[in-house]
Amino acid sequence: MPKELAKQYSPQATEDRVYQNWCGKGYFHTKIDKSKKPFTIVMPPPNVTGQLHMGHAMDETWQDVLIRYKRMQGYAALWVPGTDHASIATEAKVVEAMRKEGLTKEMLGREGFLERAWAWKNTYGSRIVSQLKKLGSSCDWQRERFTMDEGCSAAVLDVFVKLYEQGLIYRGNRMVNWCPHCNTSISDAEVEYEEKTGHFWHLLYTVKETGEQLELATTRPETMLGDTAVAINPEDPRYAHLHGCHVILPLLGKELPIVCDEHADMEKGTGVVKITPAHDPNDFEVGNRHGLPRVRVLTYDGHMTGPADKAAADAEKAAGRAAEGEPEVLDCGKYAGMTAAEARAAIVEDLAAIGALKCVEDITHDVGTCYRCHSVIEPMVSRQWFVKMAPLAAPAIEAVEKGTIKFVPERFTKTYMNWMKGTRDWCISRQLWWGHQIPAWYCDACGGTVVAKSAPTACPTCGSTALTRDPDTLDTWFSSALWPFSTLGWPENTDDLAYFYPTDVLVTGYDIIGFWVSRMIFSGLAYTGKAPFHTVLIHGLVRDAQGRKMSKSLGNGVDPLEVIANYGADALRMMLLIGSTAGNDIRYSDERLVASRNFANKLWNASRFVQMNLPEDFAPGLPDEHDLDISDRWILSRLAAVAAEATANLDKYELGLAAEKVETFIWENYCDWYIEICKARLNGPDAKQADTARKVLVWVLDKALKLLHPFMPFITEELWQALPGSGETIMLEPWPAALPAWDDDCADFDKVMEFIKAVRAMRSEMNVHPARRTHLTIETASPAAFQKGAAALERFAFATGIALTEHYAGPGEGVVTVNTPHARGFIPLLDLIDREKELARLQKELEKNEKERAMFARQLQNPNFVEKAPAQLVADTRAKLAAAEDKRRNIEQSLAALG
RNA sequence: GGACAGUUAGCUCAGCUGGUAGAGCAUCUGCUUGACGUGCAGGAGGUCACAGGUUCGAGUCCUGUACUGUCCACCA
Repeated sequence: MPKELAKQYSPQATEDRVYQNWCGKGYFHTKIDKSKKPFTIVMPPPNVTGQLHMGHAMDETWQDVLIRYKRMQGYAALWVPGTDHASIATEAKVVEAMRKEGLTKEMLGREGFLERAWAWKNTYGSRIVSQLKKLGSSCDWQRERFTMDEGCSAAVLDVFVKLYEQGLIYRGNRMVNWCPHCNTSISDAEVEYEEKTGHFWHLLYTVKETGEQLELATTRPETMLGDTAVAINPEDPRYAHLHGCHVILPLLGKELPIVCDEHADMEKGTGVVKITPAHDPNDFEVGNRHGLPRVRVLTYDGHMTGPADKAAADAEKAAGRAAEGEPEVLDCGKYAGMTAAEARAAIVEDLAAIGALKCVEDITHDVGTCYRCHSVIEPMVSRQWFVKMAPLAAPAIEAVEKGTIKFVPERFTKTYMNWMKGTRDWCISRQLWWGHQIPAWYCDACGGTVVAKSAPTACPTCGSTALTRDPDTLDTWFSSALWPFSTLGWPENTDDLAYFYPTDVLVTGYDIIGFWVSRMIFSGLAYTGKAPFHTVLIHGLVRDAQGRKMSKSLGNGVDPLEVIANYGADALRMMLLIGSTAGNDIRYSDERLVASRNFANKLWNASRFVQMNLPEDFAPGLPDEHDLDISDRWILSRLAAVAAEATANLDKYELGLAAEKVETFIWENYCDWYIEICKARLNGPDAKQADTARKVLVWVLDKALKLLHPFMPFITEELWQALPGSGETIMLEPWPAALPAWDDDCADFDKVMEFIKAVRAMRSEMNVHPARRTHLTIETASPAAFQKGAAALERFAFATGIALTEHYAGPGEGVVTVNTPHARGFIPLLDLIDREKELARLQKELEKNEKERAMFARQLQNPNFVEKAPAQLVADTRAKLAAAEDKRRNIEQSLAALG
């Protein structure tokens, strides 16, 4: 903090400097310390080529609050940062950049392409990291990891080989979601459904045995070339006579069986379904149940198959390299080489020409699209690697059922369970180059498969040395699933792993519970034998000011870096925290940002005020108890209370509530009351009083800054270091706990404050200028409290002098009365005010009082309440009723005095 | 189709185990009070979506309805 203090706080002049100092001093680096308990968070790794967005800001802020809080509580708090290689996303960007230079992957070859991809990663990987630092994240950058670094890659290899050996990873021909644009398979979780308009083409297939025409509908007529059956429901009376019959497939003239299968829904359409096992997930299942052949009619880049495709597939099969269940490939004849869309038009036209098209119906339906490029997904039978989920899911379900892992808020347990229980085998191979290449080699001679951590020298089956490595890479989430332990050194048995693992809290958004959280849980249990964390803390999405999801396509994203540049990271963090609850979305709000910035400024100026009032030789410390006046005891007690509350909130992951309470304490209690009270004492004649006030001012500010530090790290550090007696960094200071409190004095001062507010309200309503001060007589049953608060009363109730009495018997003439539950005030300023207005004011107070009084009376008149409610509550209510009745008498007297 | 949320002041949202409704912003009225006008003091503004139920007592618990949103599944 500079010597000459500006009137306004400048985050721009502070934040980067403070952050660099933290990094330089190594405060973020967490060492193994057996005398401390570990507290570990692994950062959900942002995409290495991504740009910081509000979602990251939210994620990082919550994690940083927890880490800073725990660090101050004395834990060895470790926050492991890192980035994700994001296979599809990164590869797509690199390919796009190459395309602009007229280059393709094939032109560069695998090696050349990967070189470019790594260069890309090195450029943009540092960008996201430097952006994360702007938020104030106190991660241990010395432990920064990347999903494709040496250690993480070793972990991936280890898991793949182990799972393969255990039979939990297999290669097979199964239905996958194929993106013809990205040219790769994607997992079920990566398919997004979008509503699109389309058509139902109603086709007519002739029954061979009876000659009748069966009507069926399809949304993808081009796949009819791959039909290998027609299904009806076994219970359907309309088609009972067709059991065991056949249809003739139009255009190809092929004979197909009519099979009975539950999949055919009698309620839908005509109840007849064409079965295309190679190009529809349901039909694939039907095909399996009835042993139907699979006929592939689409190439992997979305064209109709032709003679070359058929020849290639046949050659594979002849060489013995085709896996079990490999589909036949059809030579689509005149349609070969057409895109799916072209083939659709041609086939529909041809069907119409031969009278096999009954009609076309317009429909809207949800179509699966690629989450990356939004191309329509072609379901396709394809040879891929899969993880067998059932054996892995069982313990992962149990861990959450038994409470080993808890979700906050709890309702997301259900989301997790639905996902875990419903999940099918996980397709993990991707036809991409950027990622972990699958450690499988195929023998060119005998077709055998070798899975190993390093390239085998010869085929163990036939001894051939001609081996070809599987060109595919693994799903990005395969390595992310290992993140909580691969980042700590697993599969090596490192000291870090032993000390910091399992981690504690995983903080993330609800949108990736299925993608990521569930996979980390089953992976952690399966490979390390331990749940990777005990708590999953879910935060919501940051929406735009209109409540819409921020997205690139809408262009409504707010750039956190711009916000930080304008308002500071502390303000952004507070905006994201206050008013947010676990699991609930939050709206971006300029107003709340301004409010947070204003709070930072308020705090800055409060500190500035304290600084200005400290002598050179100031000795900090809490004064002797008997030197404390009532306002000191009050602020100290309030501090103790807010510290305890904020701690309780943080322990329950109620970050927003904790932040809000600390802010309110600083602003309303410390600034608006305590500092104002101290002004008179600091400038008064009593040196001892002034010194006490200074000591308490500093002591409370010190604690308040610490309580605020996890939420607003930058400004608290800056201000704390300027306090006399402070140490190197607030980051490593102990979290305020077990603070002294004086409950009775605190309650007494609350009565005084209540009275002051009533006087101010009266004067404000009567438009009495502050400069107009008067004598004040107070009638109260607790004169001691008001005696102790006399100084505050004089200053804030604008009194020139105070008289305390238990029974006021003074003149009613010209006196305005103020009534509170614990006192009446008599103020001689009737000459200054409007008598009619004062009458109206009192009348209004009387009405308000009457409402209160009636409510308490109603409760107490209810015998059930008196009988069944807790005795303490009944007693409290009686007291309140009595107070309300007293107050009514007082107001009535005041009215009477006015005449 | 299944599941889960939300519905509280003009706006955006808090409100933990049930006990006289809160904040920020906006609005209105005062205030050049020697930290801060990014401020201070004060006011106005709410039958807590609707209908039942449990309870002495419901914004808070239960059931149902409506609307909004999200996720999952499916749509031949």
